[in-house]
Parts: sequence; structure tokens; C-alpha cells
Amino acid sequence: MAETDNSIEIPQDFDSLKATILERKAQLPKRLRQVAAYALDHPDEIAFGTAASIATAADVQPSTLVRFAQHFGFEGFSSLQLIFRARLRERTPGYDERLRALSGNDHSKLESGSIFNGFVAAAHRSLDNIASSVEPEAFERAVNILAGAETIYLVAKRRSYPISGYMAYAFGKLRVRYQMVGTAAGIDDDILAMAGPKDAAFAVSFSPYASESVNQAKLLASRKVPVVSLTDSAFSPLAESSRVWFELVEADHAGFRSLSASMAFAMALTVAVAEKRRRNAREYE
Amino acid sequence: MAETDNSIEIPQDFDSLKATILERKAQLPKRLRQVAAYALDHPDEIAFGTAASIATAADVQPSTLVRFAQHFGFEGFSSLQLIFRARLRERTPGYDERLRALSGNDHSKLESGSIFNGFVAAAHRSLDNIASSVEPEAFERAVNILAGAETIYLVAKRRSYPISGYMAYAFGKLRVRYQMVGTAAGIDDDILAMAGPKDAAFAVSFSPYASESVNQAKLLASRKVPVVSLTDSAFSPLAESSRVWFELVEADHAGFRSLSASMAFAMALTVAVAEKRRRNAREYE
DNA sequence: GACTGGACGGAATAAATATTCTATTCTCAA
DNA sequence: TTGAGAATAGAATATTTATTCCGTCCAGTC
Repeated sequence: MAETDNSIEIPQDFDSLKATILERKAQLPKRLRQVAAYALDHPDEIAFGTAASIATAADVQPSTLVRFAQHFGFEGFSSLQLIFRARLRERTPGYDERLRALSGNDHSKLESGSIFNGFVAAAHRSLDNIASSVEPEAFERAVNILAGAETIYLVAKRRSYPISGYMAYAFGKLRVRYQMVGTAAGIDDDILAMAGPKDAAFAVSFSPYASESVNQAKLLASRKVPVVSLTDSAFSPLAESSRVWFELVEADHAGFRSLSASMAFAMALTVAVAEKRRRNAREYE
Repeated sequence: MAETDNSIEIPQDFDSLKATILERKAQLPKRLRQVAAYALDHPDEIAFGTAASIATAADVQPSTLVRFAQHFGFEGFSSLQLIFRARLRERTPGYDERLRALSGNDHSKLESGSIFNGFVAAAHRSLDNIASSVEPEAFERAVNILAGAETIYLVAKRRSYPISGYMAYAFGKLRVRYQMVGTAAGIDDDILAMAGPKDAAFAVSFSPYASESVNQAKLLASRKVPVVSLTDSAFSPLAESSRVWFELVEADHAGFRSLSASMAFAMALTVAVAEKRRRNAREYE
């Protein structure tokens, strides 16, 4: 038998698999080389297809695919396929390297270190994700709505509260009139009663959604106050009350979701609004 | 029978499918809505998983997935799945590319976009920096100090306030006793008067340092309360009052410093402390 | 309060799947 | 040319898969 090569590590990610294939390509038997060529040329097909369909496309037998996989140390074709699928999931260039850099650093030696690394990695992932999930056009609309408002109402509870807390700080510095909602219990309704169509609101809520925030957003929407919202699902109850809404899925570690992407988003929105106002004001001078 | 809706077109790509789902979301029965939410929140899982695995993850029956697909005009679950797979093949162009496409048209649009990108980039830079600037041993010591405290006092003002705000939320979830300092003016001194050597404090302050925070940290230190602090300079006045302190320089954009690294740090510290406590508690059982 | 129609859960089923096995073919050296 | 060993094709097999079907449940209506 000349099958699984135990002496060499089984590739765990697409890049190293690709390298291994290229390296051994010359010594591969005819049909296996045929498979190798097809696999590297049509990685998407390998990821999605069945053994039968791929075999037909590559003009080999299904069993050849299994032998190919086993030749590189995998248990069968299916486990090889996982590598090709993983490649499509996290097609974030640069992320792998960063993660590898993290796992090699001093923190990994201590027990609390892995927690530390985990949160840094989660924050990175969140930020990688944000660029593709926020549409520039929607962002622009949100900026326009908030820049045109007399007073910006900030609605957030619990986990989202730090986000609006930062925005409040920044708006204060930038001389943009704002009003936080939900700090002291009881007077929220009175505050919201003052909001009108000339104002605007920014609401943040992640699942599990604080019912208070949702209701307040609804109330504002019913009073013709344009609402911009930040949430983590297209199914968020916030979405239906909002003129513009952003779906932002934060990566998590140990069950605690990162706030990095939300924070970056909030900072960008805040500064963009202030910038827009400054320019509008100059035009009227 | 009320099945396939021939009058309406079957979505052929992911975007129109998503739009259709969102549109009909309100009228969907309970389980189908559950599937809808899961599908839009975890599109990758739908693309790769089997009906059984997805059903388990979404907490429904496999047959529900089939009904869901048929509800939207597909023949079965498999044909719906093809849409989700196609999405991964032809990745949607990221924000960067879309932004570049926009840049030719309108200058004002470009402006908001560059602000957005700027903050995301700054956040990335901050996170890249954090691993090298925080010493694992110091982190370990900080965890030990806070894990051993009866009550953890959180001291932060202004820009740092969102950080302690998040920690308060997380400590609450994790059943760690804490006390925020500086929320309502006037009673701070009374709160601090209760702190003793068995407690500990975590103070955050970046330049320009809020004198209040600095004084409170000094007061705590003089009362033999161990202080852990997070700041942005070795010359920070906080440092001299602290048992352990961390220097964390955040990258900035347009003069506004990122909070991503501080946030990641705070989350890691919070969870590490809770974890440590949990372990200590188990040892004494 | 009974009736009706849709929604649901769960078992049954038929198709499709990856893998294994074996006979045959090919390769290369003596 | 012949013999030995690997490589291959293709059928057989044991899972796993999506789907169908039917009894039950639930909400709304008269």
C-alpha cells in the first residue's frame, strides 16, 4: 500500500493545500494530475459540486477523486472539499496572516492571553466585514438626514449604550445639538414629545432587542421624525421604523460580541454629519 | 392547496431574494419567519450546510425548510440553496470598489466615503498596535488584582466613558459586582468613601486627562485600593497612582481617535476577570 | 363552542451520495 | 517478451440526503 502519507502534515487551509499540490504535481500519476489541474483551475466547482458532477467535469471516475484526496492525507473526498468551502467563507485577504501573527505572539503563552487574542481577532474580523456590508449610498443618505436635523435624538440601551455615549461626546465637541434618550427613567416620553419632523433620530439595537428602544423608534417614526438605525439583522424590528438602516454583524469571542465595527461606524457617521453641516453652513454665508 | 405562487416571479439572485423575503416578512407564519431570519443572518450556512444541519441550527424541522423554499416559488430546498451558493461564487464587490466607482461622479459622496474608510483604517491600525503594546504579564497581573476584588470601581469620564459603560454592562451580565464612578455629579465622593483595600478600581483616561478622574484615582490609591489603569502615555498622571497600568496609543482619523483597541482591551479584561473568578470559585467548592 | 383551513412536526421514503472493492489495464524494468 | 506492482475503471454498497405524506395542532370565523 502506498496511500496516506503520515509523515507529512495534512494541509489545513487552501493556501497550503495549493502549495502542496503544486509541489507534488510532477510526481502525480496521470489521472491524479488531471484532478489536480482541475481542482486548482475550478476551486468553486470543487466547493459546491458533488463527487459525481466533479468527476464528470474533470473527466475522471468518482473513485479517482477519493484517491486524490487520500493521496494528500485526507480521509476522503468530503474532507478535502471542506478546505475548498472554507476558502469561500472567509475570503478576507490579510486576515489569515494577522491571525497567524497573533497566535505566535507572547500572549498565547498565558492563560488570559488567549482571551486577549480572541477579542483582538474578533475586532479585526468585524472591521473586515464592515466595508462590504455598509453601502456607500445608504451611508450618504444617513449623513444627509442627520445633517439636516435640528436636534439628533440618540436612542440606545444596554450593549448599544456605549456607542451612543461616544456619539454624544463627539457631537458635543463638534457643536451638534443632540439629545440622549433613555438615560434617566421616566422622562423619556417627555423628551421624545419634543421631537418633530425637523429633527432626526439615530437608534442602535442588537439582538436581543431592547423593547424600549424599538418602541421609541416606532414612536418617533409615527411622529414623522426620520430615523436612522444600526442593527445586526435585516429582521430587526428597528428596520421597519427606519428611513435608512444598516445591518452590521459583529464577530464574537466567547459569546461576547465585538463593538469595534459599530464604534468605527458611529465615529464615521458622527464626523461625516458634522463635516456636512459645516459645509452647508458655509454655503449660506 | 396554497403553494407555489405562479403569479410572482421566482427570485433568481440573492439580492432579489433578500428583497422578496423582507417584503413578505410580516405575513410569514411563525416557523417560516424563523427560517427567513436565520437564512438572511447566516447565508453561508445555507450555502454549505445540509437541510438537516441547517434545520437544527435554525431550530426547525427539515420539512419546514422545504416549505419555506416552496413558499417563495422554488421547487424545493435544493433549488433555493443554489441562490445562496451563487452568491458566494460571484462575491459582491466590496465597499472599496463601489467607492471607487462613485469617486468619478460626485465629490460630496466621496467625502463621506473617505471619512468612513478613514475610521475603519484607523481602527485596524489601533488593533494591529495593541498586541505589541500590552505586555502579557502585566495583563495577567491586572486580571488577578481585579478578580480578587470584592467590588470593582470603574472610573472614566468623557471619551473614556463608553469603555467603562461597556464594562459595566458586561460585568452585570457576568455577575461581577461593580460600581461606576462619575455618572451623577456630587455623590462620587460618597461612593468612593466606601472603597477599601479589599476592592479594586479600573480607571481609564486619555489626554487631555480629566482632572476629576486623576484625582479620584489618587484618592483611591491613598486609601490602599489597588488601581489598574488604561491610558495613552507613560507620563499620564494616572500612572503614578496605579498598581498596574497600560499604555495604549490609538490611531486617529481627522483628529478623532479610534476606540477599537481600548474596547477590545476592555472586553478582554472583563471576560478574563470573570473567567478567573469562576475558576477560583470552583477551587474553593 | 364547533368548524375550517392553514401551519406544523415527525416518521416514511425514494433518490443521491461518497466510499469501498475487485477485476482489468497500464508502466516499466529485467 | 514477460513479470510485478501500481493505477485505474466501474460496479456494489452503505450512508446520507431531500422530499413527501399524514395526523395533529392552532387561530380565526360563523
